[in-house]
Amino acid sequence: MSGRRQEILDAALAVADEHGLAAVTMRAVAERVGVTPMALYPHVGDKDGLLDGMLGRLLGQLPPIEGGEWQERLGTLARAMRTLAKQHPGATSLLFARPTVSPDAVRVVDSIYLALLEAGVPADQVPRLERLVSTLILGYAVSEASGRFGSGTQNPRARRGQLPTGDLPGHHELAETLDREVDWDAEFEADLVDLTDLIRTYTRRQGSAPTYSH
Amino acid sequence: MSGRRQEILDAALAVADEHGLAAVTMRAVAERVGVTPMALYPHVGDKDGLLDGMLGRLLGQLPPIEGGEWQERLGTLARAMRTLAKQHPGATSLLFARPTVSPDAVRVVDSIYLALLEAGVPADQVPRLERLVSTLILGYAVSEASGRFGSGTQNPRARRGQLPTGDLPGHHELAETLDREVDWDAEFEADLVDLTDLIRTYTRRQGSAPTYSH
DNA sequence: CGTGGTGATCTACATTGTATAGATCTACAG
DNA sequence: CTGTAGATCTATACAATGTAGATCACCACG
Repeated sequence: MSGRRQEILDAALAVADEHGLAAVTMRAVAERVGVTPMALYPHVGDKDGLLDGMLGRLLGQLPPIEGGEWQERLGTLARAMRTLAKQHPGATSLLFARPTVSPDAVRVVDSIYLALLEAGVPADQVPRLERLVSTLILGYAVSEASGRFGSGTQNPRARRGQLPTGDLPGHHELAETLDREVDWDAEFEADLVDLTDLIRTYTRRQGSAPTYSH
Repeated sequence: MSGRRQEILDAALAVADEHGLAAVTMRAVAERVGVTPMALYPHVGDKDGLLDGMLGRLLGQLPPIEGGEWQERLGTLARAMRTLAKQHPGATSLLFARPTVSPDAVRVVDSIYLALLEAGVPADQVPRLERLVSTLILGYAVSEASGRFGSGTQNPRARRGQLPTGDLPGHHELAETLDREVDWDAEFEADLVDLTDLIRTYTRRQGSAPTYSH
């Protein structure tokens, strides 16, 4: 059943890829499917259902990650997510917009659980570290996709020009570094290394949780 | 000038807080200000301008962070951001939705730069670690605000029920841990500890101002 | 031949953002 | 006081959107 549903969701993703998320209207998606707008409703519920479905379909495109050490699996997953975000930037921005509990999302969470367990992280730290890891990976992907890192739209010099130099001592101190252009692939890899190092921190403290104060 | 603009943006934030971001319509905001919808346009440009303005106003409410060690300043900033996200969950979800380069946002970035520099992070690593830190903090705040962590809406048991148990070995292994309810404040503090530990990894103990060549 | 029932369609409507044009207020020069 | 320029708000209108409600086309099975 519901090969039609996937057809609809793929059409919606295509519209988002080509003309941006704002162009994803019931009418536009319907026209792409070759059908009347009202015909979508039995399959996706309503507009929000359509967006949720798009997100689910997106996560469903993550390849299954298996084999190899846990670091490798985590890295593969993270890179796949980032690639997906690059392919579907519009849909990616939905990731932080609504709570998604699709089966595919749960499967991804589970694979991160497994990686952390295999790394030797004590069970009571695994859920937290999963949220930390996924938040960072998704946040990075969305930031790139949504332009939050401001890669193309505005160069650092212009950004600095927005405020008097005296108010931005950090930017001033880092002037030369900030003027270099960023190798985003390398940055992502470096972040992954930091992440795995962070995880490895927990591999020796079997069973005992660190004490937090707040 | 433009005390009116701030009045409009505050009205928009109030509408978002009370009835959700979707309820932020030109008409609703205008009515709250006591004015006609079209009267907003000279002040905010258009709807997107209104949303950007809301985000700017939000970040502008971050208290200035000064004094103390860099860890303390980072922690204060992160907690303030999280508190703000709790107060304005609707507007918070805008953080990853559009590229914001408001003066207030740049000021926040600068204060993180300063903290990292003071921590002794080499200059060529500072921008990357700033993005890592801010992505994690904002991502966490938005995840809580948008319900991505699924705290209230669906308990872990129900989530696990979505797929056959055999397909979720990680969830199965962590069953008891997952059934406990999460102390989000403590989790956030633990993440901050992990973050500062990660930053300390890059600390230069020789303490001399490095000279960069490239 | 019906006879369901599963989809798609057609029409209609309230709500949204906003273009356009006109009205009203403020401040000051004569 | 009078008039005038500029800024600000209002009134009206319109196209686009999501979606309710009723109707209709098909198609397997008795």
